[in-house]
Amino acid sequence: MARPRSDAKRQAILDASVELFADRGIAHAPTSAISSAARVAEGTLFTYFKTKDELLNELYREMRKEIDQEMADFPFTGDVHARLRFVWDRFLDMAEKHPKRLKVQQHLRSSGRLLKDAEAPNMVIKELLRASKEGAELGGLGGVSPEYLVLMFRAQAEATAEFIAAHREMKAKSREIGFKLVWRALVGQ
Amino acid sequence: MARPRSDAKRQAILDASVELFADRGIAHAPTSAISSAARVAEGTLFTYFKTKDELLNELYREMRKEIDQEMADFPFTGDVHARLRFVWDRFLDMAEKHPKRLKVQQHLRSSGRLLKDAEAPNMVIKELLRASKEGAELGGLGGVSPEYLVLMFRAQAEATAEFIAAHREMKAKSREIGFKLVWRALVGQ
Amino acid sequence: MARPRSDAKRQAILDASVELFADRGIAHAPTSAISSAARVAEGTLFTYFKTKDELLNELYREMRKEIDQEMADFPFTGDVHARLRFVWDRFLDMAEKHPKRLKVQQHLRSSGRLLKDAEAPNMVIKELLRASKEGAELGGLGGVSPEYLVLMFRAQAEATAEFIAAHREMKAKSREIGFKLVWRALVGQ
Amino acid sequence: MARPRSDAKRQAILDASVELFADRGIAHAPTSAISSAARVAEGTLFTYFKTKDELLNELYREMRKEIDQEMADFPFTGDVHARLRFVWDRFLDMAEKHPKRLKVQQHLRSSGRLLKDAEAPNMVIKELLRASKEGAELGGLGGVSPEYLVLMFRAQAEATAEFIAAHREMKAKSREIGFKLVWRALVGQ
DNA sequence: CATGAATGAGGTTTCATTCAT
DNA sequence: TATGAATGAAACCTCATTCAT
Repeated sequence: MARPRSDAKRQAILDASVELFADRGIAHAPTSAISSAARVAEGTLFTYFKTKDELLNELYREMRKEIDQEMADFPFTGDVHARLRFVWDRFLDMAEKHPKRLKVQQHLRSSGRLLKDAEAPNMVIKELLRASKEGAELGGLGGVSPEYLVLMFRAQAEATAEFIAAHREMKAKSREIGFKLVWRALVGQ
Repeated sequence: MARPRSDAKRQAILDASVELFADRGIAHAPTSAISSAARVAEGTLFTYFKTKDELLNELYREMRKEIDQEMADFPFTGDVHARLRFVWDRFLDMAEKHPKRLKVQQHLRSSGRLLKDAEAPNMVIKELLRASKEGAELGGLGGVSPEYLVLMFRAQAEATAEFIAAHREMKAKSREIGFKLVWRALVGQ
Repeated sequence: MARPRSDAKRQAILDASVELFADRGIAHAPTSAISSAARVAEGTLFTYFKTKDELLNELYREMRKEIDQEMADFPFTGDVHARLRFVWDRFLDMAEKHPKRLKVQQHLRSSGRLLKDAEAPNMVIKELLRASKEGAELGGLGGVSPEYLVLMFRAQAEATAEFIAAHREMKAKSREIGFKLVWRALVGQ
Repeated sequence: MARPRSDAKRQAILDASVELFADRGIAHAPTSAISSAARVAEGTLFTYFKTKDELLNELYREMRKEIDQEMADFPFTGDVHARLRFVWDRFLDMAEKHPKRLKVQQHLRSSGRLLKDAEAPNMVIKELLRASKEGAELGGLGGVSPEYLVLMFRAQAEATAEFIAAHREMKAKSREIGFKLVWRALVGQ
């Protein structure tokens, strides 16, 4: 019966947050700047997010949700190579489509302000664990901690995204080379 | 740049900064907290560093300088494997000896507050560029951008340090495996 | 002053106000809390009361109106003792029935936000002035300002109500003793 | 070795608080108004009082301390009448000298923001308890709760102060009459 | 009329930096 | 030079009030 809460406004706030957090860092992006970038009154931000911290967490959750959606047609039954490559490609797709999000995710993760539930491992992580393990066995790395392999995979993917962001012209080649490196590392040859 | 006299005080401030930046993040470590942790008056901090930003930059330079010193006996004439392994080992040595510095370096790098000169490539980077290139040629990756390979090397090393920090008991093994992965990635087999 | 329709809603808002003003004080009872306690939308409050200040004044008037109603069968023709005792008893009855109202009235009076008309002397005050004067003459206090005597009477009654609120078990006795003190003060003996 | 904390500044803040709290009420006296009235920067207030609540409590303690000082030469060995009269006179002296403090004390007490220790009963209260009890026995009120009598005494004194504030010309007379009422109430005759 | 989202002024507090001692 | 009080510009958040639905 009253004016309904607007998804567009909520989204505008989240988008403005990404923009500002990426450019200035979380602590140097005041809520006032966010609301003004989102073309919304200062107080309005707080009807959508009770506190700045809630905004941070919600933003992180939202980004992960989108990643999960991107991964929706994950080839659960494919072979290791196909599965890893799928994640690799989708990850780089996202990084190219939303160049600032990666940085924001890193900022958020290192901010110490995320609630545990926001960081809970999701499907992608679980699949990466499985695939890394299988891959490692192929490569004679049977006893290696899968957590470590996933860390390595993410580090590699992020490094690649970072490089691509700085060298757009080597987009396609870097994506190939990057995966080749990962695959070689894991499986050898 | 006539320095104020007590080097001990200056060092205390830098040490306190590392501690606090690692624990709370740069933006949540007020200069007042730093000075009090360094057992120095609030104003004193500003006789050693004109602004907080100057402190950040100086801290970053200082840490890089120490890394360079650690690398002093770099085996310039060794083979690729030896040279990469040397950097790998020293890097992990430092990470183990000063567990908080790595995090602080990441914070600083992503803070957007470092001056260009503080990030200028140093000897290690240059050597890594050279070694990566040679390694890549061995591995049939002749045309790949050395910058990218260095990025990958650092990502890998940081991931390994992070894993070791969380799993102290796998220290030695992770160091070996980690390097094996890098080497395989680069050279194949 | 065409009133919006639901008297029940209006009353709910007033009741919620008493509750919250007593518990938290006027300034710490936001209109949003009042409306939600009254099970009414935030905006609705403002169709019944144009501003928070109007709510305050209206609430005060309403409470005084009820006191007047309670005093409806005031024994205008009784003797001084009977008249004073009547007011005394009704006042304490009200205080017991609505323990929070007294506090709210004090809050409101000391808030500096009541309009003059809301504080205009009413029947009770007028009768108290008359009775105090008569009583004082009996007690040889002929020239004393009746306003002062009324102030004293109210102070005494409020102190008694406050004491009773904290010591329910001494209800009846305190009421008697209290009046005895007032009567003695006024008339001596 | 640095600029010492200035008692004058601290006092200016407390004085400004009394002024503003009395005139507008606690909640309507922003710390910014207090600091500006005290001719001090906004931040300075917080070097003397960590929070507004601490300021409130400190102000209350300070006022009670001064009352205690005023009561320093309390005639512990005098008779009941002398002791009650002493408190009565000192109380009205203070009220006349600092007309706004009384109101501020009431505001503070009803604010719900005082810590328990700030309200702990002090010497005056203890002596009033003793004297009230003795007086009441003289007046045949043996079993009456001394707490109640003290409440009554304070109510009476505050009513008198309030009346005097509004009618300066009746200062001396009101003081006498007021005490006569109290004494009569307590002792009869 | 009822609803509750939208607004923006204003409140308390923090903090980098300056400056009197 | 060292100290820490002084400063005032933000920062985050609240809340009375308005207004679209």
